[in-house]
Amino acid sequence: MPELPEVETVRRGLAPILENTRIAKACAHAPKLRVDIPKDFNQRLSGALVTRLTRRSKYILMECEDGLVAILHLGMSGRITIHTAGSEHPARAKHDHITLLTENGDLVVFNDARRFGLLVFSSVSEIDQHALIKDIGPEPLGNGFNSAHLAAGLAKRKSPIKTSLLDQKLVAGLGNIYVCEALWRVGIAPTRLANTLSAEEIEALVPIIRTILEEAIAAGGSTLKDYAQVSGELGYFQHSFKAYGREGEPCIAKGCQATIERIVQSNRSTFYCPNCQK
DNA sequence: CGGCCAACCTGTGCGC
DNA sequence: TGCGCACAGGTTGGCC
Repeated sequence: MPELPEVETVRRGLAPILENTRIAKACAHAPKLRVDIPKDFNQRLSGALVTRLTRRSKYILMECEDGLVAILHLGMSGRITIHTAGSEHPARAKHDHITLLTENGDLVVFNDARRFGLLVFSSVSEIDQHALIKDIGPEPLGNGFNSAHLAAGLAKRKSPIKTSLLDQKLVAGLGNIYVCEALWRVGIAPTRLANTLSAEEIEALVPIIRTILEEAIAAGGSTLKDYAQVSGELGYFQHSFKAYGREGEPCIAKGCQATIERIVQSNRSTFYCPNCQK
């Protein structure tokens, strides 16, 4: 789930709870996720004033007044749940690894069954040079992501376009689902080698990637409106994908009679329409 | 360096 | 009901 739109949805859900708010008590309950949680996690965040929540690619950055930045990644199975002040705060559940209790009495819980997520510290001044951040490509919704950048990046790649778009150095934030969706919508076969795409195809791909991500963020936003009334769980909203997960089902493109197929590329499933995507 | 694979973990769903 | 296997939205270290 957590590709750029889901991470952005989580960030937007957390922002009103955490920004300009002091953390009363921070607790890390697991020694490590993908990497070690800082030993001084509880000490450094308990009492800290959160000034901003931002996002870079699939990382959520929690900035504190003293310049500390907590870098959070949800991995494959990471979830954030908010239990607002006044609601019952449940006992810690299996795989609840990190909890933040705010001065207002809101409780933020990070749960990650597979522990592919991570939380590490950096600082405002060093964040851009942090090993996890520095090589990431442009944000797909920003000006740095354009057909010139994409064309230059694809020209030197001999791997399939599907695999190339998953490379975070080329463009930030795309994952398996939205790459499949973008290639379906633009009509490009996932197996095409990156350096064989025409200028026109690249030109078409850029706005399609943007649109798909923006639509997904909007869909997440629409579920955010009532998250507090429902479950408090952020980031796992219902989606109707056009290609992803639809193996054996009919392609829904107008006039297309073909069936969505699944192949494996670089050990990841790819879903595509063999008729629409050339 | 580019490209590919295995590995990191646990949970779920399916066929038998 | 239980067992074994395939597979899951991400990233990276190691190997050609």
